[in-house]
Amino acid sequence: MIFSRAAEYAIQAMLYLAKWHETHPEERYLQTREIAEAQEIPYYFLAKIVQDLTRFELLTSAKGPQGGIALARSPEEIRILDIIAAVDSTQYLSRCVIGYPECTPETPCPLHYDWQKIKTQIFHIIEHVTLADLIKDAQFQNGRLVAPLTFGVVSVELGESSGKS
Amino acid sequence: MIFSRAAEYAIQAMLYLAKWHETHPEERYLQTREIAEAQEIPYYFLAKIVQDLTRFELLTSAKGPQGGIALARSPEEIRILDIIAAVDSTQYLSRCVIGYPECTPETPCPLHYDWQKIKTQIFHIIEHVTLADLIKDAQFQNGRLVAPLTFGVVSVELGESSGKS
DNA sequence: CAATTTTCGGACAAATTTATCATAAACCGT
DNA sequence: ACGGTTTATGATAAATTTGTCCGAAAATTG
Repeated sequence: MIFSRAAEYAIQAMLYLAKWHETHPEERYLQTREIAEAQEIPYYFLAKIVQDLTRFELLTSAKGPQGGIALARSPEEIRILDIIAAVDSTQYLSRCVIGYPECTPETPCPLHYDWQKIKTQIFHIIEHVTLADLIKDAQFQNGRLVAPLTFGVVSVELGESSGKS
Repeated sequence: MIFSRAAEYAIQAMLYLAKWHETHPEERYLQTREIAEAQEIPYYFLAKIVQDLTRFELLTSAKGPQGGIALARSPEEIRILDIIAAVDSTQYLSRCVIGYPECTPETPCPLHYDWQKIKTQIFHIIEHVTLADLIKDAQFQNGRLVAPLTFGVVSVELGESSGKS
């Protein structure tokens, strides 16, 4: 588990909003409650997370009827990193894998260089991938976004065959 | 933070033991207290972790004077994965990054394929890297193992120059 | 203006992880 | 056999994360 629950929920909600906005360009706000129910996220917990996201100006909110929340910027301008930074602290990317307090390039822990590669890749993803990238071609299924099956081992034609993972 | 504190401490302690055993082949047991103090790990917490490690037969222990703990197998035969498995659950490698309960190759979350690569690499490391690999050429410094500076950007000759990270 | 709907904020509760303690059990040297 | 030393165990406490609740505050509608 790399991200906290809060971060996972935040990303889920932001994805939901982005995709919904794409298909309902006329409607401005979506209610937190609807997102929570669609994604089976505990409502009150999500409400708290949403507050963080608005404080960090990733969301705008409006009270009252027809109110709700909406992306504060376009999906192209919201990166995973922005979301993580709002709800988690991103210090796990600087923290030593095995917890050495002085794990630096000068006094690296034995796993330092191997792990550096991993961290670099993780950082690359969360820094570059935007909501727009993620909702592209993805579709809702049971309230959650499912990626197009055009990358993996098996693409299209998923009949009775193929094992599960 | 990928691993739990407990897992970090466990790896630290196992590394310490392995290296110490290498340089003191005559002495059988090392005391938990000594490891805790050398690595600044809360003693009682480490003692708990050590119990898990002995239950999983990664360590053997002996009570009484001249007692303590020792590796149950040679460092070549102890992988990071073994240590993690003893103190954490390794389910975070199967868990979806953004927490979708149904994130499978058939209904992958939008980050699934990108993250798959990361997970594969993490698994590859913890599955293949052994204590023997890690202590090789590493040396103690303030009670902690420091890797040889022969990989990184800067090797040897680290005078007044070079920035920190 | 009143009623309704929604977010906001603080306080609280539950669960998990991290850390501490006290005591028992095992061992060793004498 | 005894006293000291060390791990083993179970109980407990503190800290953090996760989840819940309620009473506002703000906005819309009639």
